[in-house]
Amino acid sequence: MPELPEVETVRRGLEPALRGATLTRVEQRRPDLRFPFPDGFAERLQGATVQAVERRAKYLRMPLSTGETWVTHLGMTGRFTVEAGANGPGDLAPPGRFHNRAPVEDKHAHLLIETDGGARVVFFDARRFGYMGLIPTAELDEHPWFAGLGPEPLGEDFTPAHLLRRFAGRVQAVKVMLLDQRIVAGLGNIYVSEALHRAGIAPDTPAGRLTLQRLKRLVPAVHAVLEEAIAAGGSTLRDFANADGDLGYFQHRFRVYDREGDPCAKPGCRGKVVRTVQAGRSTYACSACQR
DNA sequence: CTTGGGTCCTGTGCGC
DNA sequence: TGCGCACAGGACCCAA
Repeated sequence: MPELPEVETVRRGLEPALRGATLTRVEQRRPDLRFPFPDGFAERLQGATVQAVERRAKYLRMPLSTGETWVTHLGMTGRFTVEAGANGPGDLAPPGRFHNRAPVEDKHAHLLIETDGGARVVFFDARRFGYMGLIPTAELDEHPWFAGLGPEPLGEDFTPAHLLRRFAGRVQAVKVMLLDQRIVAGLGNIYVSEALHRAGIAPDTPAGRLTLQRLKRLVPAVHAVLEEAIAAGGSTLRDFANADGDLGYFQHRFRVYDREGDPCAKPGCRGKVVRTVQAGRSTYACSACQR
């Protein structure tokens, strides 16, 4: 799926079209994604005004004027596109349909929305691992999707001391632990491999054996890779595009992910990238400089 | 409690 | 070209 940098890129793409906008028309084309849509989902969105476009971990959260928050998880292949309104605010579609636009024929277009600003926003998801919900805003952080999440990796609570405490006594591999959203919320398979490479830590190291000193290298490595990826507009994998339909380009800067057999990118290192499998997922690491 | 494995779903790319 | 299989960014659930 889109990991944190991709979700953040989508958030930034949606924000101009949706923040402050009223959803004038909502077309829901199937009853479910990964889970059923909430009862009356389209009706509860229609007419609401989006107060903000936020991200928590890999979730998009849009608090509405109705007191509910529209939550979206992109799963593996979820994607939004935004077509800006041609005529600016007030460019309203006639009741019951989208005006001035080609119909969306794509069989994976599951939700279509038009705003009072004339924008059309479409959600696609081929694999339907994504999901959406409507949660009372006042109870958002107590909802099961959010209650157990660890700190944001770019937030002030994500510290070497936090990792030391959460890793204490655990023999699970550090790579697997970093994918656990309860430890830190937003990393996925790509950026965990990239961060461990930058930190010089072998992915199969038992998490509890990492010293504070080594964790003091890991935290800045996570920061750096996420910040660079966000600045690059995320990574374009098979199915990801940002909300404008443009392609991120951070994938060209992967140092280990999907680079099995390549020489290590670290200057002076003579190792090569090896692929292993941990917890059923591919891990990429340098054979020489990650210990 | 931790850990490993299976599961949801579809598309793509590879080897034969 | 065509076919079958492995694999793909996530996260939940269950059994041991």
